[in-house]
This record gives sequence, structure tokens and C-alpha cells, in this order.
Amino acid sequence: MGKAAVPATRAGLEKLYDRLLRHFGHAGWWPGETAFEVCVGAILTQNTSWTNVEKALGALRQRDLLSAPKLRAVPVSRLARMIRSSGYFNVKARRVRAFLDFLHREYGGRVDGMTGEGPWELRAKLLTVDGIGRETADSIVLYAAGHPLFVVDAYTRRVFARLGLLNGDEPYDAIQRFFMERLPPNAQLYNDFHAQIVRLGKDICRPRPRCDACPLQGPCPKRGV
DNA sequence: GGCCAGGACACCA
DNA sequence: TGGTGTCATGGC
Repeated sequence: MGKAAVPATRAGLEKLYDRLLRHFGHAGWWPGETAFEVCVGAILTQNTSWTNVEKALGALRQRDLLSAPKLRAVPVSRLARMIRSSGYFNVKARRVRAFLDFLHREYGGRVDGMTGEGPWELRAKLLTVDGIGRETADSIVLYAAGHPLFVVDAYTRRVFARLGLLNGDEPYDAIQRFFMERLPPNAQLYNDFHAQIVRLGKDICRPRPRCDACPLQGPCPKRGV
């Protein structure tokens, strides 16, 4: 593939972030109105486009169910029908309920109770919940609890493979270490950097042309364009 | 009509 | 430990 477009150093990553920031502006992420909505959205977006998740969140909001105690009172079968648009709805309804039970058991149903935990302790606890894996746990830790854990998702793999810094098939934890060993533990930075990666990821490996100011350079290894 | 999208888990060799 | 099947809707 040739020389990587960005050096795999702290300076290289920070320079890339600055370029993304200038190109896109601050992302203002996560796309959720409350920390609780972030948690539910993190589960619903598993292997699913955000537009489908928005419909499901909208259905819950319309019924005024976007709070832990109200949503926990909803039978799983009814919850599944309401989140149908997000796909895998039977599985995800069980997972949302498992998270709600966890939240009730550990923090009395209060999302802000999670902020009192250290990031790794909270992550470890979340990973014990059925249906919450690494990416979902890290999204909750970063975007709902505000602790600095770098989130790795399909966009992260796609963008950094394109940049020549990753193969894209490395284990999740290895990719997370790649970022966290090079960037200061700053939740605001991790938050916005990941959001920028997602915005960029939506634009690459797609048929539509990139604009001249696109921060990525060189051909896409997947499509050759 | 096929492919893809911000995963996670069970099962098997 | 790694590979594979399963879960499912909606947009293009």
C-alpha cells in the first residue's frame, strides 16, 4: 500500500484529528439527547445503521418511555415490537432489558450512578451484562458516563485501514490500545475523535465522490478508488 | 432482488 | 482460539 498517510504517533493522530476538526467542525456527539438514550442507542445500533435506530428511539420517545424506570416496566415482547425498526428486535429487546436490570441492581436505575465508577471498573461491570460487548460497553463508558475510553467500531477499522495504520482485522483491545497509548486520556478528545471517524467512515468506500478537502488521501484498498 | 449497516453470542472443531 | 451461523429491518 506504500507509506501510511498518517504516522502512527501521538503527533500524527493529533494532526489527523485537527484536520478532521477543520474539515467537519465539532461533531457534538453522541447523537442522543440524554445519557440514558445513549445507553439504549448503543445497544440498538449493534450491526445496524443509525437511521434505523433513530426510528426505534423515536417510537420510545413518542410513548415517553426513554427513562429507566418506565422502560423497565415494559414487557420484553412489547419492547421488541416498539424497536422493530432497529432490526434483531427480539435479541435487542432482551439486551435492553438486561441492561435495565443491571442499572437497577447496581445504581438504583440512575444512569448518573455510573459516573462514580472508574472507567475500567465500569467497563468490566458492563461486560458482564448479556448482550453488552466491548464496543457497546466503551460507548456507554465514554458517551454516557464521560470517562476516557476510546471506542473502536467498524468505522474505526475502515478508516484506519484506509490510512495504512491498521490491517482492520486486529482484535478490538489491540486497536483500542493503539489509540490510548498515543493519545492523552481526554474524554472530550476521544468523544469528538470517534465522532469524526464515523463521519469520515460514512464517506469512504462508498460510490459517491469525495470532495477535494477530504482528509484521506490515496486509494481505498477495498474498492481501489 | 441483493447488499450493507456504528455487534454479540452460541456452538463447534 | 478461531471460524461460522444466527439474529432482522430499512435504505439504496
